[in-house]
Amino acid sequence: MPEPSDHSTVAAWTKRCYFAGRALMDATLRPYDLGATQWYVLRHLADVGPAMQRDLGRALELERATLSGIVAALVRKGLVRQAASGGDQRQRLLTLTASGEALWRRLPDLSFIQEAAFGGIDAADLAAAVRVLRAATERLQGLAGKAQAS
Amino acid sequence: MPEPSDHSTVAAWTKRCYFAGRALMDATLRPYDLGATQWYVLRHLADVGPAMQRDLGRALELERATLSGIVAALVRKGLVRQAASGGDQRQRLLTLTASGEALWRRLPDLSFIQEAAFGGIDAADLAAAVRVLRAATERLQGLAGKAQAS
DNA sequence: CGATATTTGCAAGGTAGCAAACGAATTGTC
DNA sequence: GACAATTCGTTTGCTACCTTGCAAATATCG
Repeated sequence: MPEPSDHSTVAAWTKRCYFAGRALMDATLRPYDLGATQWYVLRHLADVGPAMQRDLGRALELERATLSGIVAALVRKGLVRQAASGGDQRQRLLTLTASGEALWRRLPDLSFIQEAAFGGIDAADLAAAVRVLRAATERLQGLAGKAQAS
Repeated sequence: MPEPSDHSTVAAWTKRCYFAGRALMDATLRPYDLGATQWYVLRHLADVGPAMQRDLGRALELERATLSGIVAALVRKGLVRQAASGGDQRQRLLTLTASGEALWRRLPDLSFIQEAAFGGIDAADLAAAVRVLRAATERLQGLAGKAQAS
């Protein structure tokens, strides 16, 4: 009798791993009063310069409503400026303020987290993990879409 | 020059996969006005019977504060009864109400989600994925613990 | 016995995610 | 030009997760 591969194990570890990384990121950023997603926004603005909120949402795969809250928090802290700009009066251009740039320069490099998590792990295993996770994600998203289309 | 295995890819797919599964679970449970974690609580109570809130928190790996909110929601909906019980007057015994049991019997089997996500995937790949995710989780948790202990 | 942990649960406050609904602006179509 | 559909950002309300701080009950140690 073929033992069914324990799918619940993969699922459980996926969740645990996500939250472990998230927790470490949160803990590292706490002294700077920043959340993980806020950090991603700052990094994007620091790396590629001012961006339309719409494009940033696409780049970071955030829902409009979610990003709206994140941006509001960053504006409240004075780290980001949000201005109507460009031909389309609906769109908002996001720019780092001087204070935002200063904070960004003070922030520690967070790449140590990924290195700590996956550094030195067998490359073939890593590739297999990516294959599994991507396949699962695509199937799940397909199912979710189909459920709606019914 | 050894191309650095793209750790950000593993991390990104871990997050995407977690949320894709979560979204499908949420969508399936929405008609019943239940969240994913609430479902886990109901399942545990349905499977193993009444449980102390403390033990349930350990079993489902939930923070006390988080579980407190979940239980409050389930009590508000009349699905779960929370009573002081046993020798220790701090502990709360959680029991399914009749209405909770009735709802549980009506709920669809959610295992199709794991089957949809991971079914038919190469067993070796699955095993590798579990290895990677578990190793990463343990390393991250170790780091988080050490940071505190400094 | 009494003072001091420790454990258990709750409440408040913050981050982050989603869905639904809305206003304003833009674009498409007739 | 007028009407319809779409896009962009916001708001509201929900789930869920965390931390901090509290209070009550219990356990432990001197």
